[in-house]
Amino acid sequence: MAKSVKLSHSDELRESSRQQVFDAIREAGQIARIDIAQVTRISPATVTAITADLIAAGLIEEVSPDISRGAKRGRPRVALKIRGDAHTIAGMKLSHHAITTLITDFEGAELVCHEIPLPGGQLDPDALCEKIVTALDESCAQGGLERQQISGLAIGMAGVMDADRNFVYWSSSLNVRNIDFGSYLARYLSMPVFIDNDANLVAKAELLFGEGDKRSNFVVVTVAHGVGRGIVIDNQIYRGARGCGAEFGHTKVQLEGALCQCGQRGCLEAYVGDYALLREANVTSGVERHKDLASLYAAREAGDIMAQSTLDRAGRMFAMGLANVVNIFDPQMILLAGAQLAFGYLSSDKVVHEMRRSVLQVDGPLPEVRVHGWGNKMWAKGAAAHAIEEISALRIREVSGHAV
Amino acid sequence: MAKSVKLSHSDELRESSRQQVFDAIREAGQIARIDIAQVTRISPATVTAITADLIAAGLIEEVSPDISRGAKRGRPRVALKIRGDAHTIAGMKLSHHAITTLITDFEGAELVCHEIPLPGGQLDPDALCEKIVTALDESCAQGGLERQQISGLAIGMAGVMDADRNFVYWSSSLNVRNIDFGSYLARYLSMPVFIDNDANLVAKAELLFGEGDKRSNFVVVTVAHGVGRGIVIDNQIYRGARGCGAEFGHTKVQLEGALCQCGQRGCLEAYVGDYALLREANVTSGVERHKDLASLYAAREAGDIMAQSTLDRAGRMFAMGLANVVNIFDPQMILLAGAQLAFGYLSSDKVVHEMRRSVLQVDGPLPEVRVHGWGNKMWAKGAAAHAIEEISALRIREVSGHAV
DNA sequence: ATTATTTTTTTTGAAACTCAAATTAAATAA
DNA sequence: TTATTTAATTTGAGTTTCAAAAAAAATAAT
Repeated sequence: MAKSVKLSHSDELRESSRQQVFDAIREAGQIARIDIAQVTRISPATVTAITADLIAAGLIEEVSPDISRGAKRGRPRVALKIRGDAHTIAGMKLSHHAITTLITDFEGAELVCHEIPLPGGQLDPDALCEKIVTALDESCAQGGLERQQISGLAIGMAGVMDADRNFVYWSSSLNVRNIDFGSYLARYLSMPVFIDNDANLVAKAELLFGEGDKRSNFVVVTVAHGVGRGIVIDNQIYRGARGCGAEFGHTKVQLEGALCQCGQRGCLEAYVGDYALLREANVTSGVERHKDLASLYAAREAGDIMAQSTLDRAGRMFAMGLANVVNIFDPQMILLAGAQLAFGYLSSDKVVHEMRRSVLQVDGPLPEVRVHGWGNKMWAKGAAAHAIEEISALRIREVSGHAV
Repeated sequence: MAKSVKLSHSDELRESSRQQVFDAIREAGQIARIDIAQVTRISPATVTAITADLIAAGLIEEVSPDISRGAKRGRPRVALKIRGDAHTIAGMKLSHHAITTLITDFEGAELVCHEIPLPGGQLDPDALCEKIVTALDESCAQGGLERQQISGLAIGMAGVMDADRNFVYWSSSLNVRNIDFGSYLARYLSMPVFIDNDANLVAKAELLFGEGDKRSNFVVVTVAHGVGRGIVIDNQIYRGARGCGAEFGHTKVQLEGALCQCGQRGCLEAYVGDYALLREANVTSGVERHKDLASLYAAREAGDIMAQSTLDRAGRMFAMGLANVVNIFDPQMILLAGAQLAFGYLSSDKVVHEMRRSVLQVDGPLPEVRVHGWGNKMWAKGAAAHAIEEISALRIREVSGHAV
């Protein structure tokens, strides 16, 4: 159980310097104290003090020599890195037919990857908890671990939920709404558990493990059974007024348009969701020609006009939805994530081009579009990233002042 | 000229306690130290120290007795308030045909309100600067003030600009794009000048002077010649990746829809902007039946089917645009601002109802919709609010430690 | 080898901030 | 008058942070 920590006034308000230093180390992978000082604009003296605390707490460690980039003369810089052994973390992605579990060390390095099937559809909370426990225990067994060794577990699922309270308003994995799923799970597991929307977890993964230029304002759009969205503002996940109440899949792209599962008309999801595509393809044909997207996609490739038309319209609608996000938000990047993207009809150059065409050209760069056709494993890694961040924050807060 | 202030590491990162205390006082209007401590969760001891500094700096003052709400016994609380005399502030709203100037004291109380005409259309930067100087000088004269007494001037205009750099990407008031208008103005005026998008200024006004329940996450939608938007997240204005690059008026509400001034199709503005409405009404009639919105609106009231249809469609499109904002953002409130709203076709119950109907119902409250049919004066007040906030921040940073 | 130079890291001492606890101030109730 | 209550201030200590000085650990020069 997490030690109760008294927060002083200022600790609540901002990221502590300790957290900043820790984040700088994680972002860099390996970094010398002098560079931490430069990056964070904290004085070298303070960096020395803070890193000493973090080392004493076992959260980071020195790597004896240094990476090349020091100077030719002078005292060699000693790089620091996150201590992978510090904690063992589990991340889970609940999808329609499976629970994918990834156990990682504190650096995010994969230790175990494991998957169990789910019956599909929405489950009873108790049944889902049991499945989660099974998934965790089997994963631990596979890695030769005890459940007690796991410092924290993060679970990502589709739906609308308040991550701060582990409260699920609605999820495609649960057959009840408005459930305090965190308390539910607490009856099955004693470790800290964190629940979040899967799109937000993709955003977390990008923030923690993302390669290349880091963006501080970006939008994640997930395409799976539905269409979801995560928003990162100033390197933080924006959760809206009610925690995570926004439903990007139900933004309207057509007045009085196609009927959506949600009962409204003209929702983006009613044009690009897999069920919507199959519905149109099959209803129009009169017979059930396509059982899945792969079949529909193959038909398009084979020159089937009807399939082409269906997928093209989906692409145009998707471009319009993305353009609206850009016109409202002005993000630096849009990250498209989801296995469906592998089919390419939503992430083609044509769609991206059409999106850009629909964004009012202000003199400045248009947002970059990145595509991650991530499988379940990478989604689980996003969950692990979330747990790592939460556990880090907990432990760093526990690191007291100069006394050990 | 603003004194150069060296910022320490921590000052940059978060709102200082001094700023918090100051904000608490401004928000409350009048508030005793003990209540400041309660509201800000800063200890009474610290509040005493900080308020002593602020009083010494002349930014706040005691109001001798207190407002009623103290206890019946015990030492009476001494309320504090912003010292109105501390600074004199000017706010300006540049609109199509006029510059409206409002001079206020440091509390935001109006001292002078003044308006000069503009030739209309987009002006040369130098010509606009001269008009601004004229507006300021005439306003000062009207209030018996010297220009030197004005501590800061904020200017609001329609368009896309980066407030941090006083850089204007594009504005309907300027005939050139991508201009460092701040430097331009500096050649004419020596006081600190702040430039921002008008929608953001409405947001600032709501943050500083807004009545009733304060919201920390809300969206301002302005309807004037175009449709603009300001976003407030966590009590701060969100400025997007490039400062303020988003164009809400050009979000798409119809695939391949009506032609917009911007050259694209299906933009919200192409359905609800005044020029768009008049265009449709007149083109459809074949003759120029309506010279302005008032005429069109009157026709609708008189039962003109064509006018009804035009305005109804505008309302439906507007509702769709708002619903998209809600589905993407999940704000607590939407604030509609603009003189056009007085005509009511965009802020009717019907539109609000239709917007709510288009928002996916998650179990939770839907955002409140507030309407401000503000005239130019109130927009100028928003600008003044911006200047007050900026000047406050500057002065508060100058307040040194316990030494005077 | 020895000394000088360079660069990183640590130590030191002081300033700033914040708070809990004690104290003082200023009122009403007894 | 004295007790009680509440607000504001003072005091003293604990943290955090940094600039400047010192120490550490390397290479370059002699």
